[in-house]
Amino acid sequence: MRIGELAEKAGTTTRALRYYESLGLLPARRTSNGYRTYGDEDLRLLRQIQVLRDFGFELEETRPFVECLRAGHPEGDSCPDSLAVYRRKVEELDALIGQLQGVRAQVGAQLARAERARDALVADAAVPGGPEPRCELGTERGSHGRTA
Amino acid sequence: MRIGELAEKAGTTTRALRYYESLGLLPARRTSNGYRTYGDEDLRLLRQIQVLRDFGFELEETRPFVECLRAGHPEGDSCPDSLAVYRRKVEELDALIGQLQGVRAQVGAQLARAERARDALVADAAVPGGPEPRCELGTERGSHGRTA
DNA sequence: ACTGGCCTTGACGTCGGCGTCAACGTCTAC
DNA sequence: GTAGACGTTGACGCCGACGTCAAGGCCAGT
Repeated sequence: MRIGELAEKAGTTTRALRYYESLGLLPARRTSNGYRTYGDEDLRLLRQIQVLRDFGFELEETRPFVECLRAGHPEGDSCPDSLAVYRRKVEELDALIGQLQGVRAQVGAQLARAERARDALVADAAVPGGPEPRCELGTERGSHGRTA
Repeated sequence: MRIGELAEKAGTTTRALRYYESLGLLPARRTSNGYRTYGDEDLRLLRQIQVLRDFGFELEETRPFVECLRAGHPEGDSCPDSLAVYRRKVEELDALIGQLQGVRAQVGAQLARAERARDALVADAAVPGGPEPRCELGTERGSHGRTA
């Protein structure tokens, strides 16, 4: 299988595959004319990379998994290094989620506050004498009732 | 106030301030010798930028807030454009948090599965005859007890 | 006069993960 | 033999928010 075919099977581009090879992540054998050649095994490695990248792993973080597979283990996460990456990632995710939830709460609060302030101003504008005038200190005569 | 002083007061760098100016986000007046000059008002604008950036806003997203302040409004979020950014950001955050929680669950599940698989293998290794050997089919004589 | 500390503009470097040429080689089909 | 579809390496571009020089101007203190 050549690079174009592998890329198509995996739903990626030849550029990505060449990039992975430049990182030593997915090395390829070569035919006599210099073309890269891949086997089904390489497709497995590539899929492992893609799954983790879809999770948001950096390419370097997928390396232990790929090397684990290349070492002949049944799964990419059958090795201690892979498990360590999993654990680190879970911690990172928990920290990040917590942080984002904090930000979310703060932004939500700011939004609510700003909207209340705006509504107060709008209400003021609707009642030209100010918001809910309590008592009339002006001239005795004139409108004694509130506006509607 | 010159650029170094403003940077120090706000806990940032002159480089960042010049960058903001290049974006038109925080323009500065100039003295006769070409030095940038800032007032307390600029410090307010800068603090507004920093608060939002700490929230993870991109610089461009802080622009409505800064322009709102420069327009004389009491708060950076006293303008409709700012509120729109808030709302968009809340949506983004909710979506992102949800996505990360999904990833977190999947990675956590993979980790748990991989650890179970590993423990099973370790258990197998500890019991050379296989995991919990049901019946001895080997030679009749010899060690009849388990290892320790 | 000279040192040292501030300021100026300009321009390149960083990080990750590729996209997008350019210029060229290889193989198949007609 | 020639077009067209593949392949190759090399190199620059992109995104955002600056960091980090480099080369020089301005100003205060001694």
